[in-house]
Amino acid sequence: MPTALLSREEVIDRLITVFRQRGYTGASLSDLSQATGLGRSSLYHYFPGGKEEMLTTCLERVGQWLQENIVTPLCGDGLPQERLQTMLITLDKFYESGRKPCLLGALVTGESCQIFHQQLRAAFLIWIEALAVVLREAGIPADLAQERSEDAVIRIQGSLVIAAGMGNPAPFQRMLQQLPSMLFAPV
Amino acid sequence: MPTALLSREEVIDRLITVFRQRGYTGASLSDLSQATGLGRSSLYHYFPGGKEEMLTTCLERVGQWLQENIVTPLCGDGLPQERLQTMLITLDKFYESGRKPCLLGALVTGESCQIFHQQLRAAFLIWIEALAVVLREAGIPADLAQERSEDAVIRIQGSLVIAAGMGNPAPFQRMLQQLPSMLFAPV
DNA sequence: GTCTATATAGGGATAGAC
DNA sequence: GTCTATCCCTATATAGAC
Repeated sequence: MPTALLSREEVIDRLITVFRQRGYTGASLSDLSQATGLGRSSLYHYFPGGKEEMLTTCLERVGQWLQENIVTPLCGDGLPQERLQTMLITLDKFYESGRKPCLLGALVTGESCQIFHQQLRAAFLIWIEALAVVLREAGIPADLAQERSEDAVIRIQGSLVIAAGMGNPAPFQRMLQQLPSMLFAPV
Repeated sequence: MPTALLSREEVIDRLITVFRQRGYTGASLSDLSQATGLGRSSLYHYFPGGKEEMLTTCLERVGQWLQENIVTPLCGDGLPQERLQTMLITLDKFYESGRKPCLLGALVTGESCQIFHQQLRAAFLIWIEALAVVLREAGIPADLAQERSEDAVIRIQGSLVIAAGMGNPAPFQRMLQQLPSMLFAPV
């Protein structure tokens, strides 16, 4: 954004912050405007498709983030256990140890689930598959690796739900600690 | 409601259907009116506090439902394994094998998380504790029983998130199948 | 109790000046 | 690119007739 107050990336990051906290319906243009410091007209200048295009763009960015911060490290070099550990540290930071919600989780309710179905599904698939790669490389049979990877994402999302609902981040933190032994358990 | 078209209980059940699918912000009075067949004025007649009172009432009903359909069976007679099985069958039916969302999960996003915090927290606590009772009676140490019970609810919620996000109920069904062995696993 | 009508606010979105 | 002003719609909520 030319004014150089905020880069386009940072604007999108701030939009994400609003959407993950309030969901699609719950995020008003006023919220979005306030969070970015951009007036309504400016928002429409950058996102002519309005709120829907804003969230679509946010989800594209999330896909990119997943690729860089989850997929690439998981599929990189090093011991499988170490690669997983890297992901857990990234998640712990990103979700602020269970105090911040997940954008994907915030969108599975209501109309957003249908509108953004493709992108939601794609994001979950990419995440699960990246985990499955690591597990297979650790010698776990493909079908079991698939199940465990899906389970891991289930637990991450579920613990964020419980942490938010209970007003206590502990369940998320405990889950993170237990993930390695659960994923790499002897067959 | 006197007209005898719908009992108060059935009205509340229909409100719940809307709230669990759309969330608090996403559920409009038009939606609520249409789902119940009651005009706006009638809704306000029964729930003078408006939408907030409607959802509060729905959450009270959920608490009651939990007590009757989860807590009581879990704390009743019979083998622990059989009691758990009863709950799983109830859940499978209630969530339509992963095709229908959970009201609690739909409320952890946005303002509803704060407004209804007390009731959300209470519902999760009751659920977890009921499971812990069964596990302790099955001879599992109290602290481990607590962890596993929390894990079970985490997995239920998480699998509903993934099922909705992927447009595929299979993760929920698989999770239900695996819950017994996970909960009653040897210490 | 339920209806029609309406008050009032906020939503998303756009137009046009600058 | 950003501003002010505004359009139109829907939202929640209420008033008062029936």
